[in-house]
Amino acid sequence: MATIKDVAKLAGVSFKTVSRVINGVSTVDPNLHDRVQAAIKELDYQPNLSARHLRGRPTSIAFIYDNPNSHYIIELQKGILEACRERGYELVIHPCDSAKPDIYAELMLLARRVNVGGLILTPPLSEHNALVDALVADNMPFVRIISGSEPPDRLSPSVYIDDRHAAHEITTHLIENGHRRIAFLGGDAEHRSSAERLAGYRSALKAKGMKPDPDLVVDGQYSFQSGVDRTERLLRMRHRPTAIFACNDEIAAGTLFAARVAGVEVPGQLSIAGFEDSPFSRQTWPNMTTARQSNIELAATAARLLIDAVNARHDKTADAETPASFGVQPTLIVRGSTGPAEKTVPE
Amino acid sequence: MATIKDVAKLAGVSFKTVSRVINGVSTVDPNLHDRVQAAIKELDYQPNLSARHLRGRPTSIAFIYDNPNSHYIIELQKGILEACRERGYELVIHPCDSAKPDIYAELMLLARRVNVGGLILTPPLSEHNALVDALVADNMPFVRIISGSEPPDRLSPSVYIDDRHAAHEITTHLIENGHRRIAFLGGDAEHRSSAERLAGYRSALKAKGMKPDPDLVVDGQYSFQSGVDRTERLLRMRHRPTAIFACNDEIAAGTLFAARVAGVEVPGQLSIAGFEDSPFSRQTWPNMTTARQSNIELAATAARLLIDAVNARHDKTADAETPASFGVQPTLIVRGSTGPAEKTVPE
DNA sequence: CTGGCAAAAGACAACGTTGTCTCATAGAAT
DNA sequence: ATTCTATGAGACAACGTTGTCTTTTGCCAG
Repeated sequence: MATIKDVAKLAGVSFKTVSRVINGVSTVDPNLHDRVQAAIKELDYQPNLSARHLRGRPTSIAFIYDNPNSHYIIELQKGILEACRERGYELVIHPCDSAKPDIYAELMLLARRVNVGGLILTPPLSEHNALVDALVADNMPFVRIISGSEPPDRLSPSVYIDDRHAAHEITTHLIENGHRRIAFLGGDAEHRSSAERLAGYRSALKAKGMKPDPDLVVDGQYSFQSGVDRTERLLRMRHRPTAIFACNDEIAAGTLFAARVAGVEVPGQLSIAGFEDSPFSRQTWPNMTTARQSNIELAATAARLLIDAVNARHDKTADAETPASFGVQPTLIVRGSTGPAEKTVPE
Repeated sequence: MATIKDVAKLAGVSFKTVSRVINGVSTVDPNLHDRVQAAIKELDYQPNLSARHLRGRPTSIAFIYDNPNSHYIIELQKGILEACRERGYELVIHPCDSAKPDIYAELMLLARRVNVGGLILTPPLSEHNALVDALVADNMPFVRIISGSEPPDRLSPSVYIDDRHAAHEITTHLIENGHRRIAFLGGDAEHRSSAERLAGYRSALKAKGMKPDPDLVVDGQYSFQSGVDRTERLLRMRHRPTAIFACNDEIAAGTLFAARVAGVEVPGQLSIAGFEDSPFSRQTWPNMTTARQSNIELAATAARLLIDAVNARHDKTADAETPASFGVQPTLIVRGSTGPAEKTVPE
């Protein structure tokens, strides 16, 4: 492995000058600068992160997750890694149990651990207010991936997903297909996404001059089984829904399954929409109407925000105080699981 | 963060003595040893990995994966992390594309990167012979997670999963339920697990004096869709199978789905068995008969093997030359998707 | 009582960086 | 031509460890 001194020797300068070039310090003669760059390229030199960190610079960020949705986590991980490679950071992954009482202590311990310059928090941890406040108070850099239709506050940068808007679109799609009795199957209460999607569902009904029927909004979990159970109950209603908007694809898969078991045609007698564009939505027949957000892109954005903040803080750059936030709009994907409402179903 | 010198000051010894205690060098007075241990505990001291690495010791291992099965990957990751924490190592994760022609160069680059003491390879990369040979030739420590009924060779330690035996058990379970026409749905050819499971299927038939029917063994992919497609074909046969052994749960979920679509009762008219005990197997109704291996334990074992080998190599311990391998036996889990063969079906 | 010796503990350098201080050089002002 | 200043580049220390070498200590044999 080439070191900074090898590069210096090849370029015919002192190793300190190489350091200056690498760190973008302006006081280097353009001539020397080019020679150094060439030498770096020739030797395929990469700074030793350990040495760099030893001298004070953070060299990694941590990805904190507590989520049974493996597909989601793997995608986020991929995006974060992408950003880390771009910026020359390492990634520390930290699965944990958000229900643990000492989760805050656990994160602080992790953060104080060598190298870790900041945290990327995912739901439900990212929506845990006490934790977020404590991190802010401790001056710990972090970026949250959260559900919301606008930037949450000024104190911490976030990547926020406009679940509300997408849910509005999905619901509107169902309404425009003639559905009037549309059920909503919520997810776990500690995930803000569930409340946001519900808000979108309600706003779409309202926009079309429809009144939400409280019997059609059913709380539950982000799980297959929860989808099955709730759908069974809904299908037993006297005046049953002609469409079900499930809060994510896993619930929707359960809904589809229950419909099949009950002998209800999809989408003929029942339209089903999910959310997430997870593999579930493509492993059902008919394929599921859903909303897609690019988790990979989103996570990469979050990681870039964090790394830039960490760098800025270390370099004491001016903009260290102005964390930005980014909003993401999921897009509606119409597939076979939704269709026109049966004309025969009475209003 | 406490350093080795803080510990030394508290214990009233030189910092070098603390180093000796930490690294288990024998030449320390038991009396001082205890004092140092107490000081370490009091300050909650943990050695700085960057500094340690800078001085030559590897401080991390890499987890290499290329597998669309997120659930599987997350579980392995969890187990590996567990072992890393035990042993004070960091984990570098490296998703990649095994089809890329320069995958070997990519891994060598990764390995040469700071800190990485060795690799954990998972299928299908771990079963890529040319790659394995190249790593051995390059004297790169690695542990493979592979499918096999015995340790593969002496040159590299492995954790091998006895898929063959488990497949034998599943098939036997089906035979003992009276099934005579049992189909086998294979997985991707580059995964040895598929061939191993087929071998177990065949040996079970043989043990019961049955001849395998080539029409009932169908190649394909480890995917839901592949399960659907192949099952549709099987169910259209004149003399169709009464049981289907799918090479993993995802295929099995597709099989179950296709059976439902075709109006075939499960397990009444068709028994279905999967493999893996993935969430798929619990998100179907009836729940799926399958085989379970503890991926978390298995990955932790692999990581421990690797870290011990890396440590031994660095410390030039005698047993650096004798990598061990571990075998794992998946266990049969009988659930509702399998049952007695219909008596009316002619042999 | 002293010399020799093993065992235990300390001193010091080194790993590859970056921050700070100092030095050299060139150009401008006198 | 000489001094001053700005600018670029080198010297050196430091980060927290571990490896090597040296010193100290305590013990035993002569």
